[in-house]
Amino acid sequence: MTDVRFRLAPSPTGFLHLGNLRTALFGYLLAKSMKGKYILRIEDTDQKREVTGAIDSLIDILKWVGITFDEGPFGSAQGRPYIGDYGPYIQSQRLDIYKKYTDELLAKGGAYRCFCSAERLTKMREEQAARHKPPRYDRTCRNLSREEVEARVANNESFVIRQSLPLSGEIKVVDELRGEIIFQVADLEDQVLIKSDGVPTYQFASVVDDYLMRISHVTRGEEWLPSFPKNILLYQAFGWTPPKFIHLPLILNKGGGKLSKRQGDVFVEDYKKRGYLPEALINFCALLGWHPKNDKEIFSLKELEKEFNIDGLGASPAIFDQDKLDYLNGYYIRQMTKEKFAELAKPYLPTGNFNTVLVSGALSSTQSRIKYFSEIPTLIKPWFGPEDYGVELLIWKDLTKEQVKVNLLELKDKIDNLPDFTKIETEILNWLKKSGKKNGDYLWPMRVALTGLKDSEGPFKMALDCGKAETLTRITAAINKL
RNA sequence: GGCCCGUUCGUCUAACGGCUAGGACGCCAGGUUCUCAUCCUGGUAAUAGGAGUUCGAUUCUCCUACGGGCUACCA
Repeated sequence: MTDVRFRLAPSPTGFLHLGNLRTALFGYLLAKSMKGKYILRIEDTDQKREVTGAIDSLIDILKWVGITFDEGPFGSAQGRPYIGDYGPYIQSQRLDIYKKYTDELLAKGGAYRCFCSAERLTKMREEQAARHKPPRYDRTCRNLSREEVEARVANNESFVIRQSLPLSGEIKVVDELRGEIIFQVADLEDQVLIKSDGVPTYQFASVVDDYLMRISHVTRGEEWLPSFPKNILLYQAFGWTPPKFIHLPLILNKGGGKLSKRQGDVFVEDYKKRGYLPEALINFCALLGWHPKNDKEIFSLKELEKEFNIDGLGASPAIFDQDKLDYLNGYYIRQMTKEKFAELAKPYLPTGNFNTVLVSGALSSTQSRIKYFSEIPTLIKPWFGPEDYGVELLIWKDLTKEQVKVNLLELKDKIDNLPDFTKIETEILNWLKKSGKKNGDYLWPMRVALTGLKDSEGPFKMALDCGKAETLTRITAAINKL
C-alpha cells in the first residue's frame, strides 16, 4: 500500500487566483480525507514570468485561508527553508536533479537535442497554418547522427531537448473523474523538455518531481488534459508508474470563459481586502464542483476535511457566482460573536477619538446588514450625523408637511420629558398606542430625522446609540426644515 | 482549423435505469411593533436536440448543436 500524497504546485507568477484556491483546497481536502500528506512545491521554471514576492504572498494567503502543508518551503528567509524528506521544494533549486534525469533519457533514446532556431520554428508553424495543417514540430533534429550532434554541441550551438514520442498508435490515459481517454499519438508533438538555458519546462519538471516526491495523486486544472498523454508517455519512457490524475473542472466567468482579471476581482487577496472571510471563501469554493452525500451547504474547513470525498466531485465547469459568495460571507458574518465582529471591523472604522458607545452601536447594527466588511464605512455614517436629506423624505405616505411638523414637535416634547430615556422604545410605543396614533406617522419622520436615509436602522436603536441630547438636536434640525 | 473535455432551474448542484426531477443562491409574494437589513413561510424556474438500447431513460450508446480548454524554449 503506497502512501497517499497530494501536492499543490503553483508557479510564482502573481497572486493566488480563485481557481488556484479551489485547486489548492480540493487537493488539501482529498489528502486530509484520505489521511494522506499534502506537499507544496513551487514551480518557478519560467523566470521571465516570475514576480518577485509571489512565493511569499502565496505562502501567506494559503495560511490565511487555513490550508496547511506537511512538506514544502515555509517562511521567507534567505535560501527558503523547508520541511520534508524530498526537498528542496522549489524547482529552481533542483536543476542538478533534472540534469541527471535528462541525461538518463538521452542515453535511453527517449529524448534528443534539437538545434532548430526560434525563427525557423515560427516560420514552420506559419507555413503549416497556411496549409491548414496543425502546427507541430517537424522532427528535423530527431534523426541527426551522433557525430553531428556532438560536433554542434562542441561548437557551442544552442539547443533544447525534446521528448521522442512514438510515431503512431494510441495512448489510453485514465482521469479519475472522466475515466479512460484515448489520444492518437500522431496528434502529439515532440515537446520541449529542457529549454536552451538548461531549465526544464513544466512538463518535464513536474513529472520528475511528482515521481521523486512520491506523489500518489495529481490534482490540477482541466487545462492540463491535452498534455496528459505526453506526461504519461514520459513516465513510460522512464519506466515509472504514473500517479493517479484528477483534472479539476475550470471555474468560469459569468459570461463563460476562463476566470480573468478583466472581469473583476479574481485574486484571493482582492477578496481579503474587501472583507471576505476565509470561512466563506473556503465554503464557497468547496461547493464549486463538489457535493456532499446530503443537502448540507454550510461547511467549516474541519468538517470538509472529514466529509470530502472524490465521489462527490463533478467534471463539468462551474461559473463563479458572486451572489452566492456574498450570501455565504454574510451568513458567516452574522454567525460570529459581537466581539469577533468588532475585532474584524476595526480596520474599516474611522481613525480618531470617537464616542465608543456610538461606534459599538453602529457596529451592532451593521452586523446583520453587510455582506463584506468594506461596506462598513458608508453604513456607519448616519451614527456620526444624519445624511443630507430633502424635506420630502420626512413626509410619511399622505401626511402633509404641517402634520409632520406637528408630530415631530409632539415627539420632541415627549422625548424631552421622558422619565427614563433608556426606556424610549416602550414609552413612545405605549404613548402612540394609547393616544390611537399610527406608528408610521411618527416613527418614519423620527427615523429620517435621525439618519437622513430612506432605508436605515430603526429610530429607537438610533436614539439610544446617539443619546438624548443628540437625538433632540437632530429632531429639532428636522423640524426647522419643515 | 485540429485534438480533448463538458451539457439538469438564471447560477452552484442532487437523483444504485424506476418518485409530483430534490436542495441552495437569486428573484417574487406574505409574515415579523415605520423603512431597510436579519429571520420565518410560501412561490417561480431545468433534464440542449435527435435517434437507438430497454417494460422503463436525467442516468447507457451514437449523431448534431452549443459551451469550454489546449494547440510555445508559459505554467
